[in-house]
Amino acid sequence: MLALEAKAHELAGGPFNLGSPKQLGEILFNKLELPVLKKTPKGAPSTAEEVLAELALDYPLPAVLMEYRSLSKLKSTYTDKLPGMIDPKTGRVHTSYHQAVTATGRLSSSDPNLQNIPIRTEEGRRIRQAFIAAPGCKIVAADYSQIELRIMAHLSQDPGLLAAFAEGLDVHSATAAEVFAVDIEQVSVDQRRKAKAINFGLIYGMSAFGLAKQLGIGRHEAQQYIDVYFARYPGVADYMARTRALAHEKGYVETLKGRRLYLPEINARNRQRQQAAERTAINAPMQGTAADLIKLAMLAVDAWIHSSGVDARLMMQVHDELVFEVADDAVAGLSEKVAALMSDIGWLDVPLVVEVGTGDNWDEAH
DNA sequence: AGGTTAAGCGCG
DNA sequence: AAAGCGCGCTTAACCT
Repeated sequence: MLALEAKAHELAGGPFNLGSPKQLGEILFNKLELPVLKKTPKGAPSTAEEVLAELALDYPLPAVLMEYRSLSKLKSTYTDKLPGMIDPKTGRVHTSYHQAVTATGRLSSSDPNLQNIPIRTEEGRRIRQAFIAAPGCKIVAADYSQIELRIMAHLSQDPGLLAAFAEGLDVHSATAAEVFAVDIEQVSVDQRRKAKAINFGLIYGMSAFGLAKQLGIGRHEAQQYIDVYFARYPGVADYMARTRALAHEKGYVETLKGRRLYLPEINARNRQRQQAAERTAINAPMQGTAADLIKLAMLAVDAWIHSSGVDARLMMQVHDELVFEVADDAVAGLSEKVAALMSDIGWLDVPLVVEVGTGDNWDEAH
């Protein structure tokens, strides 16, 4: 990190505090005269990762800043902090879970937040590797595969999507095959990447503009993808329209188990606020149903652990994942039983697939 | 000294 | 003009 800081100072033509938005903006946009690609809500030139990535194509400093940022995030939030949060009585870090915080019914986690431990980068995974099991035990992680898309299939009752899951297909590949009109075996890496962005975008209520930005393509092309998607999966198109209409009519949306989210701005005069409420209306039933489902799974798993007397403890919940500490000789039995209990929270018209992994640490268990 | 806001970024 | 949902944490900058 020191070397990166020195490199940044050299490229900037003088020392500055890399963590200071004010100083950084001064150097990037005044001194070096890099183009302002995006502004913050308050009007200052944005130095967000997405902007730096774009600028890095033409200038040397942004790439250095990006690497420095990612490393300092890991150091300040996890590497420096977590060891100091070990409880001297237990020798472990203990999070607090909050059951009545989120709008959708998810849990949240704080002090420390153990629901955002790094996993996406190699350096980040080294932090996850520090979460280890007691001697004689293993970590077992069980996560639902594509839970929100499965819920979308159930709620929309779209025949194509239901069939894709019933047949056990890779859903992003199946989507790509439909949208790009190719055999599923012929789907390219790039087509699958695009289909994945479409699928996630649908869950979030994303527009053609957002999809275009995400994929780095034109707005018209993005709109074509969406049009073709809805033509191939008309049940999904209907479901989205019905959900919006119901939200406007009732002023709330519900999960499959009846958890409500009220949307006070769904009929706001301000079009922007109204559209934001519509995106929430699309997302909340899917995110919230997933939350309902894993909570029921947690109850079932807890009941079994206590009634069976198995040497295992449920340690963490990360939205679609349960993490256990399990005695070595109980790992096989617990893995099988947990997968069954989680899969059998079955009120969906699609199979629930659970992926279970084991290891000496949390990273290995994935 | 201590609290709040803005920007940014870690995760699902 | 905005344009992708849900969280919590850190630092800098600003405020009382």
